[in-house]
Amino acid sequence: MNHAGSTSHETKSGQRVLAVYRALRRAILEGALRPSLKLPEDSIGEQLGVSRTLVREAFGRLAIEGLLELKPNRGAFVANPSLEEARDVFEVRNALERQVVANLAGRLTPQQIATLEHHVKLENDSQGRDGPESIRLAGEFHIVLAQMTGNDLLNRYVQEVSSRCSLILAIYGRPHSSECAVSEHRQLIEALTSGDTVKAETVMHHHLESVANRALLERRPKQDLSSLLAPFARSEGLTPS
Amino acid sequence: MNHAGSTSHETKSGQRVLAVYRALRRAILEGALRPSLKLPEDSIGEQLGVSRTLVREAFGRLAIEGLLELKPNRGAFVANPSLEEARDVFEVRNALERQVVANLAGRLTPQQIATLEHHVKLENDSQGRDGPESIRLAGEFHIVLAQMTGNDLLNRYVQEVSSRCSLILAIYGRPHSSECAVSEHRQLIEALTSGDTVKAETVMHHHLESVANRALLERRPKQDLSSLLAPFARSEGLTPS
DNA sequence: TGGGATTTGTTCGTATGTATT
DNA sequence: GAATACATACGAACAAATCCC
Repeated sequence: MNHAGSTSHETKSGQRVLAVYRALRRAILEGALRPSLKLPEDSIGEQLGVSRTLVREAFGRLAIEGLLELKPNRGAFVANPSLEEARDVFEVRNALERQVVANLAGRLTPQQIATLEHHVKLENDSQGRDGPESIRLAGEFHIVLAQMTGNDLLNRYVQEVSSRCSLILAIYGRPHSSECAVSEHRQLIEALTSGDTVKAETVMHHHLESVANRALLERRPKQDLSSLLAPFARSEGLTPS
Repeated sequence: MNHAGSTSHETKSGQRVLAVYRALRRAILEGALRPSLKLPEDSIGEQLGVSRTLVREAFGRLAIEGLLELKPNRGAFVANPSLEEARDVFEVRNALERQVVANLAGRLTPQQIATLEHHVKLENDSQGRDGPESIRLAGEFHIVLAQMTGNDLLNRYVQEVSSRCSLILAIYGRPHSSECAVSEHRQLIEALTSGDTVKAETVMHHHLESVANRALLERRPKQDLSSLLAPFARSEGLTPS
């Protein structure tokens, strides 16, 4: 009936936008689509086998999450957050996750504790081999925590800032910068289980601070030649992409 | 050229989605569109002189902000947050604004202090006459504070939760529930100016707590006749609007 | 500077899915 | 339970703006 048979199974209507959104999200967070890269609606839609309408809608969500930058009449570009924006994101993340632990301290069920400990074990196992798996798990830990609060809004915000942080780490972080994270996660579980709210908040704060420091201080930006060169190009009358 | 000349001045293209978004946002927050009211894309678009595409896009943003609920294949409805959701919102708001004051304490410029004091004066003046003006100003105070941090993400989140809180107050709050807010705002400015971070955080916490309490504890839901009557109407074979 | 090509912004028609009688 | 009616989801074509040569 139609020419683009790429959609398998004739999925239930209304889910395809989400599929596009998730595909792009993964592609960005895993670095397949590099920062500042332009994403034309047409080619993306063609690539994914959907029309521009859906691509545009997915773009909207990704822009709100800060993974894409939408310039009016110019198109969509993969976000390339500055160092200052990166610091802002970590500041907000800190505020949100502080609330998460305040909410959870002393209230974790045995089942939840088991879930968290299982997750940390997975982190530990994947630590040896580098690659995105380890980074993904380290980030997921925080998302699992947020989900356990049962506060949907808090959960959504944490998920958003986590996405942004992943992108930031992809830009500014070094390949395997999650080495000590596992032990810090263990400390956090212990503090939460003991019910000491203040200690849990402190541990979380230090943990996020160290993550931010590893990402933002130890390394200079990698692979942002474009933004580095932009001022020079402009002063020469050139127009950087 | 077209039949619906409602858009004045032939506004620059690309801004019309924002116009739709803002119009609906105001209409909801000012109570013109009551909670649980259904908003068909078609009639809204007709009313505003735009096509369903733009309406749909605006709906998406409003849904993300929690002002609209988008039920798949059912349509868009003005959000009608439950008491539990309301508490969740206030919890997140507390976490965010705590960060705002932590960011601002002792760092306000004289000009910023003047701006804040001017704002409080406006609040005080409008306090006598009831009406939405007073409520709007009280909410704006917090938004102004967030803007002063210079943290765009924090600013956006505070704006979002403020919107949600406005809706919650419209549902659960009593008409002029912002009476003591002015003095609390004055205390906050003083604490911020003195540079005592802990005290500023404490004041903000108490302030938000009292706002939440005034909204969520002292009153039962008002003006949700529609949802109250819905079961009865349905059992009588009627279709509530 | 100007014109053509490309891309976005928008509209509208059709198909599909859900609720109702 | 089937058919009707309605509303959304989607996609293709049109119009406008931008970019590039």
